[in-house]
Amino acid sequence: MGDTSRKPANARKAHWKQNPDGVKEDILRVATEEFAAHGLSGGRIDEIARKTEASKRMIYYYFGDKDGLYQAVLERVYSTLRENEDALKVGNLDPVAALSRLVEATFEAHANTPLFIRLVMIENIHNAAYLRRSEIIPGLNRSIIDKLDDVCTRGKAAGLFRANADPLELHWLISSSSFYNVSNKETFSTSFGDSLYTAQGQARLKQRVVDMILGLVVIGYEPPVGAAE
Amino acid sequence: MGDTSRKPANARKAHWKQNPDGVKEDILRVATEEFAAHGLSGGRIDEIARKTEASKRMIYYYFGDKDGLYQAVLERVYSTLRENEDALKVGNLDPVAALSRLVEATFEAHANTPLFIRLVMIENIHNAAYLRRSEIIPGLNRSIIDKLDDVCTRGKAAGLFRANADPLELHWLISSSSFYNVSNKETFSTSFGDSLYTAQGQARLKQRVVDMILGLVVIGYEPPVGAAE
DNA sequence: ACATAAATGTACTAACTGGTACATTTTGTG
DNA sequence: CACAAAATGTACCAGTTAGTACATTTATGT
Repeated sequence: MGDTSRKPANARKAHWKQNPDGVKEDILRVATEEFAAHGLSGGRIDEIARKTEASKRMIYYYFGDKDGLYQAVLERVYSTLRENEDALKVGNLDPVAALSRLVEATFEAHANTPLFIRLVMIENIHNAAYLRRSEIIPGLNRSIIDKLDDVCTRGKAAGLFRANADPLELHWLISSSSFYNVSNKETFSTSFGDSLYTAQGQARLKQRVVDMILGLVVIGYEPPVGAAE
Repeated sequence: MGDTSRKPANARKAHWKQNPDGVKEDILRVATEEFAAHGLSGGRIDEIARKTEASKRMIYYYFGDKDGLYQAVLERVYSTLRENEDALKVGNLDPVAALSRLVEATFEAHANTPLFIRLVMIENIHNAAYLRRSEIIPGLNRSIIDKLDDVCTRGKAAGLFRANADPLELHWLISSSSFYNVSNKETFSTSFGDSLYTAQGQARLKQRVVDMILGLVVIGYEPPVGAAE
């Protein structure tokens, strides 16, 4: 343990500065990737320890056990997603444009957060046991429903939307396609080719989902005639 | 072993009759439940051995290793599903009724095969690595596309369907809602309540999906006015 | 019947993996 | 500065789990 004459390879931790929040965040970042890639049972604590700046010891120090770490990862990604949803503003658009925008934004948001999608898939495999146990998550996803509710109210008041348009149903319908688009990409491509997963294919699919939702909600909606196909 | 004076508790295997196919099938049945419940990494060979009539020894004898067993499970459920799809006949219905029936049947088929859904979810977590490796699965899912293609052709010929209706896109759109309905039931219910997962909720959702698809494809389609809601 | 192959039972092991014991360093406080 | 508390490093362990070695029983072809 005396003075090492040779160059200290691990110089960055020669004399370390404590930074609990940074350590926690770094662990969560690595753990998110690990669990998203391999699931809860497939994720390896040793692997997370290897990839993080911290050590295995610190994982247990801050998160207790593997389940605790997974739960923290889950709550973190859900919270991040809420922030993204909150950032979307469509109150200034007319109802049809607002709904169209909400669908597009949801479709794109899912496509841009594959780690979140994978964690939700994994959580569903566990029958949402950890999500249910969470104290911060219930009521977290209120924002998107409120937005849809506002748009529906305005659309109905303007005589543009069908009377049976329901915010929760709409959210489910929009989410289903947006989620499946990411979650089942690999099996779908394997079975049916990847023509829907090229850039053009994705653009077409997004437009189809918009057309479907608007066709369901907007009275007399006529989808735009697709350009060259 | 000599004559046991006491009642043979394990009478069924006192002198066993060989039945390789039955043994294989029994192992696959148990393994399907195990992997569907806990995933590939979470599934336990010892647990499968415990629940099957056969033994751990036989699992390795017939399937080589854990991956081989998982692969066999996957191919088996995909094959079973193909048979179900083949059984559905809509050639005698007019295009609109046929499409409507295909959507309903797909929605119901997904709802009735939760084990299959879970295995596909798990396979997607593995980036479809085992599905890709399979020699029997590619081209297996041709049947449903052919049916949609036939319906689209007939619908367009009759001037009822839009010209840009595409069988593969339609299959994707129909599957997305049908799959998500099962795959994400737990997380969705946890976040937004289970009103969409009551019997009435499910019936409404199915009707909405039908309306969406028909609205997208059928020229001038008007959804039926919902009853008391 | 007899030889050979297929099918099965039992007991075991080597490696992996989540988790911990114990010592040490840093930081905050009076 | 002394002392407690928070944060971290190192080495280790006990339980689990996929997989196997070896012996045995049943079926099959001639």
